[in-house]
Amino acid sequence: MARIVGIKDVARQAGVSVGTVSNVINRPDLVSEQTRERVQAAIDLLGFVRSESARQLRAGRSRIVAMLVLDMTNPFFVQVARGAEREARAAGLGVTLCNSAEDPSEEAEYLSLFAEQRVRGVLITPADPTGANLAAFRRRGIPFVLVDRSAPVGECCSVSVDDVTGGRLAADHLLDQGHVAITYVSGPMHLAQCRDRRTGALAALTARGLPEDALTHIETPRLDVAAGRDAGARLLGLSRRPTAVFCANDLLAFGVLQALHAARIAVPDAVALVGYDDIEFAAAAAVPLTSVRQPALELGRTAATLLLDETGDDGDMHVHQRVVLQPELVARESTGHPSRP
Amino acid sequence: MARIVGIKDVARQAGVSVGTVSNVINRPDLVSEQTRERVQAAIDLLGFVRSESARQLRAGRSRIVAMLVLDMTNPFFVQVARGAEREARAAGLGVTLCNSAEDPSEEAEYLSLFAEQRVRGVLITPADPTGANLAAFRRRGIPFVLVDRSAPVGECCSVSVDDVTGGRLAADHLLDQGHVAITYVSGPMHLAQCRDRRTGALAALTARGLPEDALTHIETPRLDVAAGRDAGARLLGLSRRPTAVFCANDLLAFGVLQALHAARIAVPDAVALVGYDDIEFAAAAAVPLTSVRQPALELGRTAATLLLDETGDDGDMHVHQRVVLQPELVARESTGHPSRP
DNA sequence: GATCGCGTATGAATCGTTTCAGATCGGCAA
DNA sequence: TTGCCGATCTGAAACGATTCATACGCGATC
Repeated sequence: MARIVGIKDVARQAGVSVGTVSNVINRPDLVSEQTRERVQAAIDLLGFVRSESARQLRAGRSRIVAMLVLDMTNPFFVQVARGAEREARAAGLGVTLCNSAEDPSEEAEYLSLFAEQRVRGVLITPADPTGANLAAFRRRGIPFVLVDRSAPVGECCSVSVDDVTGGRLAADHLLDQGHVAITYVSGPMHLAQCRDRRTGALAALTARGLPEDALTHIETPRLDVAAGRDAGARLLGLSRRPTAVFCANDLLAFGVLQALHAARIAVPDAVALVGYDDIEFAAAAAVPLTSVRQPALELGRTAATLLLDETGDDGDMHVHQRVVLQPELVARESTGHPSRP
Repeated sequence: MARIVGIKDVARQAGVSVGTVSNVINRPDLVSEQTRERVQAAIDLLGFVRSESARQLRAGRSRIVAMLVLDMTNPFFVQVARGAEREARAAGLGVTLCNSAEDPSEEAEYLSLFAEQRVRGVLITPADPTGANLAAFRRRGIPFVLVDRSAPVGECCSVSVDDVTGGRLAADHLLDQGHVAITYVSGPMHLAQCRDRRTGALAALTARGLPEDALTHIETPRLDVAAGRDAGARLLGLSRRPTAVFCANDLLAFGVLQALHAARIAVPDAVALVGYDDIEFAAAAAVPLTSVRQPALELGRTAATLLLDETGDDGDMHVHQRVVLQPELVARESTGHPSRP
């Protein structure tokens, strides 16, 4: 007996041709009601499930968009992915979420996987500092949208949040509390996010006539909690311990917070702390964390919309766009503010 | 000009047959070195990328396993997924992570999607209380493994953590602190996790001669932070406010913690709190959270291993297994213990 | 009565691989 | 010389759906 039932089996069972079965499935209005019912009965009886790979082969492209993020364990990216998924699924497309883990070679591997799958498009937060991965991918002819990163106009679409402004918001907030020096704990500086946030912080300092070296800098190899703990330890070892710390994301801030806590250093009394992303857990942190909120859902939603426009039926009309969203500071106890959950 | 290059174009360019090109790609040892180089050159020149859907069509099944979890925004499940992915990728398979969001109809939709994709297998934490979704899926003949849920022996593989023990650990810990009554904040009771953890807690109480009604119960519709906040508000409205609270997961506990904090109720002095899962953020919570740790990575890893065994070349030798891992209590400040990050 | 149009149904061609039975060829043994 | 072998390569037949030109009835129209 035939292990898996195909459209042919259904056709035989219903006493019609394969073309008719296909029509019942895809354009039921072309088929008489009587036939439609008979075919449907055969489908149910045999438990027929159409083969997606056969459809794709015929169609030449798949109905999924791929999303490649820097860190799947960071709730911020999960939120971005949710926004994108919601939008894509509304348009009848699926989304697969993949994790480059900030590793350019993982990124390259995933990108060639996407090419083999003939995905409809890619949403990507690039991990490769050289841009070589994306340059190679561009030749594949698959549209992609840069997420949380801005692109040179005309090359491709991008949606980002204004990281310079975000950095400035964070620093301004700390300076408003009377601090005159800030330590910036960043992830790898080849990530544009980390660079831009520093630029913004620096601008805030110099705008108030403070010297550039009022901003000290600790760079970590990764943007996660463990790296934050290490950075916290390094902070404690500095000859002049900072009174204000700005972290490039909330995960780092959590790590720093844990290190400070372990050393019995009070936050915010001895050290004020600002994070970035305002993930859901920021409000529940050991000391509720002041953070720069990014509109994560909207980031994902917008990215998906741009991709859909480019890959849609009237995609030839598409013009690459560069969308920049604005961040917002949420003050909480880690900088001496009354808590706001 | 041909938009996308196929194996035929490569064959023409290299002056060989399509079969040879295929051999160069899949069984290079069957091809002379000279030919291999010529074909490789043609591949590089034309930028050929093989079509995954065509391969799949021919092979009859795909090389990906699907994972369907209750809540993608819960770091616990992300961790489980990472464990599974690591294992699957080592075996040359891809993993797609999908989110049923505890919604049975979403679950059903994803399952039929998986059937259409002819995925190699499915790792699932079921959301459907009736089991109808899985029963229907079983007919598709695609192997699946239950994750974080145990199955009747022989029906399918399952990997779970002993939730009864987990519930007992949590309750025992609270009772050890001198509490004589506990409130259990659970998600939907149709989830086995929530039921079993309650059973364990109850067992701990009765083992000490406490009456069954020493365990009060608040049920929430979802296992997330927002539901936890609501539960916290309900806690505060109780005529006799509990002194010990056990939450079915850390997200709920965070929500409860926020509600208590907003009402200026001290944890652990006025209320002791235990969570479940021990996600990374538990240690960084407003008050570092005592929690029942589940071996999340191993859960995912083991589930993937079982699936690989069932779908592997010698899959006919496969015997369904029921693996049960053991949880572990991690005491922190939310129950009056010195912090352990 | 021939023609046209419309609603339906047909089935062959097609998508891009993989696979496999067979062709080719040089060399080696009988 | 003939037959056989192994190494290498070929080309056609799947895989399972979609699509499209075509055919078939059948009533309406001229």
